[in-house]
Amino acid sequence: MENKKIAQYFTEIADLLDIMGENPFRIRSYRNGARTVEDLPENLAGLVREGGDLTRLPGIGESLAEKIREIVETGKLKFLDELKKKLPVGLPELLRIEGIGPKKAKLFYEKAGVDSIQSLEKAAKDGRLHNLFRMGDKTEDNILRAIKNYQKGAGRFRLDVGFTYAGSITEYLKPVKELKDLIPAGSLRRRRETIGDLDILAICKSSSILMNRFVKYEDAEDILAHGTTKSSLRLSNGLQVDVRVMGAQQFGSALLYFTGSKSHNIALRTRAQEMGLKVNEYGIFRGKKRIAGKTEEECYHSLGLPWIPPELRENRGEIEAAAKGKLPRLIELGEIRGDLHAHTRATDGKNSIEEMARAARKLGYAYIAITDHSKAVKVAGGLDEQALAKHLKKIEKVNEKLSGIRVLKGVEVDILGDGTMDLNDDILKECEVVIAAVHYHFNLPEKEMTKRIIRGISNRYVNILAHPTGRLILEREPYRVNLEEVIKVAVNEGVVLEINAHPARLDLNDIHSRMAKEMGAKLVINTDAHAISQLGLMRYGIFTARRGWLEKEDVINTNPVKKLMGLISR
DNA sequence: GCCGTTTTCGGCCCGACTGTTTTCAGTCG
Repeated sequence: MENKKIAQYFTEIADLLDIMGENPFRIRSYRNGARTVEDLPENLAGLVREGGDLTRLPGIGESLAEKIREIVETGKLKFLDELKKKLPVGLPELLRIEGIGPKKAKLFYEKAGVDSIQSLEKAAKDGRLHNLFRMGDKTEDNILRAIKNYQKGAGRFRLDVGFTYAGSITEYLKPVKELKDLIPAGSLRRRRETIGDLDILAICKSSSILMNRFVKYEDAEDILAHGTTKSSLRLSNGLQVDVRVMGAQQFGSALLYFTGSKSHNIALRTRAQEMGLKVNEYGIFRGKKRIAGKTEEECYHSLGLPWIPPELRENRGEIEAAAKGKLPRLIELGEIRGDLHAHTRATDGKNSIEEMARAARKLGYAYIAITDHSKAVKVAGGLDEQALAKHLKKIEKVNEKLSGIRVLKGVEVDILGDGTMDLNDDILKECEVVIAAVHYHFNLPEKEMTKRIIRGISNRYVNILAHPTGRLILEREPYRVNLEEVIKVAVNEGVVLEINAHPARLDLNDIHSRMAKEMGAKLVINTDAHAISQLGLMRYGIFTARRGWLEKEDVINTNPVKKLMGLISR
């Protein structure tokens, strides 16, 4: 039983209780529980089997713990089944429609017989909604539009895509003379791997001028809200963009508010309450008196906390750590000394060894490992033993020719279906950096996949396990593997785990990176560059590492080459 | 339903915008 599934059960319960008009705090407990479960790096099923104390997880009390046990042990949940009997199965989905919450869903169900999105659409078209309580023609229009948008399924966008859109919109708004500052906040500022929408904070004297320009943005398909300080658009690709205008005096509290996450903010506000304070986007208040708000630092200090980096603001223990003075000193891009995963024209890369090396030197790196594919990766023209031997010679030559950069001889060798290596040990031992990776046979059962990878990294010449879960963000699910087991072996064998920096991979992800660190693993951040331009993707790997609470010491390619070689040797 | 360095009971974050109707409930982030 996957954690995700358990989280879904809790969300479903919350939705149903919501529509039934239950106690909102009880509903929130289920939503909080769902989030805790989904964020959890280790498998709950395992925890249940080991008899672990589930109530130690934040937001999980006796009741939810018991339900988790029931789901793990029986695959079902009686409580949820009972709830489902009371309402039509299609009803909770209505909550996914923009502008429809539990109250309207219930109203439509009771007064217009709506029990699914299809029947909602029909009711709106037939004009059966506008005679209901506080509903007019406009409501019906909005619902029909929102259904269309939902069916288009905009969903989430990759972080790099988010940066591109944020850039275009800030460029577009810049000509407004009164504009002082424009900062993309929200999940983009927290560097989440995907963003659901774009939140932009504007510091501007005349809010209406800015708002009026914003809603005329050419790619806007829909104006969702147009107020004096806050407006929202939906772009043609479905991405929602919110702009909030504030004054310079509120900059800190506004940025805090608009960066989120929502649950981080709720936790901060709860803490404030306990201190007799109130937090909103305009500042921090004791009674009517405003005691902070100009900078984020000031806001955190007023709550007895040091400034917390945006990447940590997920309510995953950062507030408690901050209160104890135990925040990590997060790794920074400038601390990276080299890249240990790069391809060349020898296989599917676009540049030569020398071009890659020069580009790495230009970035200020001390080293780069050239790690082309092995023969199993046919589409990339992977190298066999002989071809690799020749390739290694070429790498040596470039290394001799260039000064100021060490070019390391490497390979990205495939872990075959049975866990053996795609190349023999004789050639692997000639390499200074051996990266092992899975590129085929993703569909193995979890046990087999785990065994396969463990067998792969148990080869004494393997130094790094690349993109350990194989996922492609928004495209391909991770393969089924027990990462805890793999990490345990990696720690024992001295194999380094990769954070692949490509914005489509970010693999390990933030949560697993943190788990790996806590289990004592060493990590490396690599770009997997297939062209010199891609060496610059390193920053995405840094974002993920920071979200995983990693420090310089956790990441081996922050070291000079000599120490690095010592760290990867087995 | 969860939680507690005041609390095992009594709280539970906070404000903007919309559509509708004259004062606000619902939704959203």
